[in-house]
Amino acid sequence: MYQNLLDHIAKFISLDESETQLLLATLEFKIVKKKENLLHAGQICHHQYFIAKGCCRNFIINDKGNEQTTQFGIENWWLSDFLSFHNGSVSDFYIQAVENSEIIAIEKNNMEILLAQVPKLERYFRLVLQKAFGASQMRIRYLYTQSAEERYHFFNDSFPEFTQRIPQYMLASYLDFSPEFLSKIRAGKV
Amino acid sequence: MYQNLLDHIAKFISLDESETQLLLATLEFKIVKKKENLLHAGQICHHQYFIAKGCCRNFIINDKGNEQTTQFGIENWWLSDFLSFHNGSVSDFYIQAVENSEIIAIEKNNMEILLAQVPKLERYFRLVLQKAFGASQMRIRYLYTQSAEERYHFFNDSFPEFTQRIPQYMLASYLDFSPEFLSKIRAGKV
DNA sequence: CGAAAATTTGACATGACTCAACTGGAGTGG
DNA sequence: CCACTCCAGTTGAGTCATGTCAAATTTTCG
Repeated sequence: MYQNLLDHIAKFISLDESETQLLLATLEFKIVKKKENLLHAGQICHHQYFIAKGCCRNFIINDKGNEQTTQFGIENWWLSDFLSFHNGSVSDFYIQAVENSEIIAIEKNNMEILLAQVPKLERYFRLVLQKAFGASQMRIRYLYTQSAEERYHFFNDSFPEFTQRIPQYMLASYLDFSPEFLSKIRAGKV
Repeated sequence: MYQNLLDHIAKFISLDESETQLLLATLEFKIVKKKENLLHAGQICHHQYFIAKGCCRNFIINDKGNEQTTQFGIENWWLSDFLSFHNGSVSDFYIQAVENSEIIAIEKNNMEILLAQVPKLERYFRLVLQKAFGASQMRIRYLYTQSAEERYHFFNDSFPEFTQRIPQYMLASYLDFSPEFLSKIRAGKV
């Protein structure tokens, strides 16, 4: 149940038996169905979510009432609204299952207690965030320098299997253009 | 010289005298002149840079040969190419002083040694990254939902003093539109 | 003071959006 | 298991936000 996470942690630090037990006692396992929300806009985000299996996304509802996907997560990624989590502010984000998924959640207060007991885990989370923030810098870089069509082809070439897993309208909003436009790119009509 | 950073760290964790000494022995102090680079595209980013005084930015050179600012940092912010730093890949970014600045740099290998000696600092860096990543999520969110004009007014209202400190062409590229367009927004001609 | 850099302005061009209509496929209930 | 619905995807026409380019003007700084 928690093995994927333990494996992921083991890539960065090693925990002994008692540390692992403390960790496991803190985690919550959750099965979520496709379209089910882990976080709803208007709530405070109290958790970080590790995707053990499946696929989830962050999105907001924009002024026109459309869903705007800002982030995808698949196996071995952490998703959260880190600003809301960090300072307890109300979130504008939804976190939603794109597929039926298995989630490992950690609650903020429990996480703090755990980190006090097992300080090594600070390192794990630091390294995970360092990598995620680096990826976010690249993401912004590509949003800035590529045209809509280039972004599609780049994404498609980089994650060919993933493109198959998600509906086009989610991908279009993630790549920051309209679903109609994605349809035209695919048809070669642009 | 290092006081700003010590104050910043003290907001998150407390260090005793010997820990502080180990930290100070690891840091490098740097004065950089306006336009001087801390990192040059094509290099590997071996440092994280804390801005003690002044203002710096990350930028890349795009296909058309124009500078594209992807991030600003002022007092009490850390700048780096975190992906290059994390996995030793070659960076596409420049990190450059926008004003004459005072920088505290920490080198990756030395940082690892320090973190082994003073594990508490893992927590400091984790919290800094958590906040930075949260800010990055908001940034992406606004890039997605606001028009060019809205982005300008929002930025201006959020950081009125800061707008005065930086040239318009840098702000335009940061907000992802052309300098001419920024000029027209300011003139009310749009 | 002079040269180089930054900003402004206007004319024109275009990438991507909107809207509306149509098509196709997946899920559901009778 | 068929028929119906509904949601996702497609297509085309028209529009608009923002870009490009070039020239004029202002500011900065050595």
